[in-house]
Amino acid sequence: MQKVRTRIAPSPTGDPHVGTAYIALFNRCFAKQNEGEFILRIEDTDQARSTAKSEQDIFAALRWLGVDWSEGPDVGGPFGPYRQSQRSSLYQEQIEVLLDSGHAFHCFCTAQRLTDLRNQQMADKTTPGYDGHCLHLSKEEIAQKLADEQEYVIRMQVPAEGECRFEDMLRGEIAINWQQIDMQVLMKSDGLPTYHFANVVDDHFMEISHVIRGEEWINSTPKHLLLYQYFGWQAPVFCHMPLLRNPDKSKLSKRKNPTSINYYRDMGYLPEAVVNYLGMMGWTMPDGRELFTIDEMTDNFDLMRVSLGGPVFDVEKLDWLNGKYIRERLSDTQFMQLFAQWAFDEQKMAQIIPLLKDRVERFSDVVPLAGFFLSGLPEISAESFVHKQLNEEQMRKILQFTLWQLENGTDLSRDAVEQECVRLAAYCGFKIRDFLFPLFVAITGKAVSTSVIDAISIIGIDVSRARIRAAIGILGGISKKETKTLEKDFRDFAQSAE
RNA sequence: GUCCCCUUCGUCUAGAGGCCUAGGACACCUGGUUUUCAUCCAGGCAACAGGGGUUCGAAACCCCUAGGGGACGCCA
Repeated sequence: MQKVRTRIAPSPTGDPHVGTAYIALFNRCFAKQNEGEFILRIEDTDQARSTAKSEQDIFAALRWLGVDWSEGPDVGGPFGPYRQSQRSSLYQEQIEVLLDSGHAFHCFCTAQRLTDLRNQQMADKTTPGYDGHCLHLSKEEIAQKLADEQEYVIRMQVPAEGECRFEDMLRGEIAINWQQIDMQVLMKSDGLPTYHFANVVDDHFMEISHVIRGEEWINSTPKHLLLYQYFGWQAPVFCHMPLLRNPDKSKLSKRKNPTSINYYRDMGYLPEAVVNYLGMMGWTMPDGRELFTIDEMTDNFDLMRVSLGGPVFDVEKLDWLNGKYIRERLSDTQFMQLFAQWAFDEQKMAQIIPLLKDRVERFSDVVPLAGFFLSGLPEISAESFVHKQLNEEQMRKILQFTLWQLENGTDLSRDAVEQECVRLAAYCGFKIRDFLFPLFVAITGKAVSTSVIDAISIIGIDVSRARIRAAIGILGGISKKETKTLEKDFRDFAQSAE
């Protein structure tokens, strides 16, 4: 029997996501349970959005949770490199194979033509997709266009009719009509492969036996299967997991729920509790135990026990579980050490101390002044926001604009945050001191405190976001209508900056 | 809009045709322990989406409807 090899293939384009950890956890349990390997591959074919920092954060976050891998960009392995940006020559070679066999073709269509086409199809209420415009270009025409250095992509051929049937480990047979499948771009005009292409090529050469991934991929599985067929390769077994959900059942998103693993770390959750919680999303121990370690999960794992309804990520239950871990699984000494590690992180303290030194007369002043650095959400109410110049609506706007601006920028240094706040204040027509007031209350819990700009920079985007959002809620929340107005206004601001 | 997936308490789930007057956990409520609170303990509330079949028997199998979600990018 073929050796079981599974993988997690995150793209390093943002915060380490709990959904990534969730899928990684199940892949790892399945592989280990079958005495196979679990590998990590970085899918960084999106040049514009991939960052080294994000990649590092993903490594750190998964390691923090104890979801480790036996092959990957950082640890190496026999099937490397494990970063797609370093495998370009392989994709070039493989695309030639498809070009030669006629399963792929050059497409010189402009972005504008494709946009018009899509709009037209939408208006006609037909399935949007490529119309095959470049399909019938002759060899000479193609050679001429290439010689002229016209921009092009390479697309895959797709059967015009019939349907693709495949077996999903959990869902049984799934049938999708080929007419639903677009002539997917395989190689982008920047010469890099798209996910669909790189993923199939890599899974093959890395000898991945089981692809366990989110259910969002079901509809593109036919494309992948078709590629395996074109290449004459054995396709892996597919298994589509349910998606983690927001409380309103939509796909988990940071607008509605904290999704960054860093948030849970920064809020003082234990990694054992977080990973345990993820393990009970769609899965239960055979004996019904709710508290289990990742090793216990691995030992008792059975992929077939996964239930398919999309589980709502319920922070309240996670809180309970985390409390249980703290109470039952931590000795006093461990508690002391872990808490100290969490609270007195040296890098963090080095930033905080200078802010405090000028303002304290005794050490006993420190906690009242700086306690907000360690608390989750400050204890504030509507009264905390009473202000002479600003009403609630204005404060909601300030908070929301600041949040959007913080999320836009990648730079959360104190100077960058300050600059953004000054610009926003000017745009909104507020004095900076008035502008900062709601931020002081939201972030530090008080109108008077150490620099709120430094605080945001130190606390980080994840916890800052949670606090700002909580504050907006206390201020009455933002209605759908208000959101629209604000979004428009914010776009104007963003444009004015350019 | 088209296609695909899903559907047991508010939430996470048990349930592989009779063991189901549907079990556990979170949340919530009540009571007990505790100088307060929390913990802990005891109890309570609360669900098979609807309709048709199949079957001696259906939460489980099939079909239809409804609801939810996802996909439809030179993002992954």
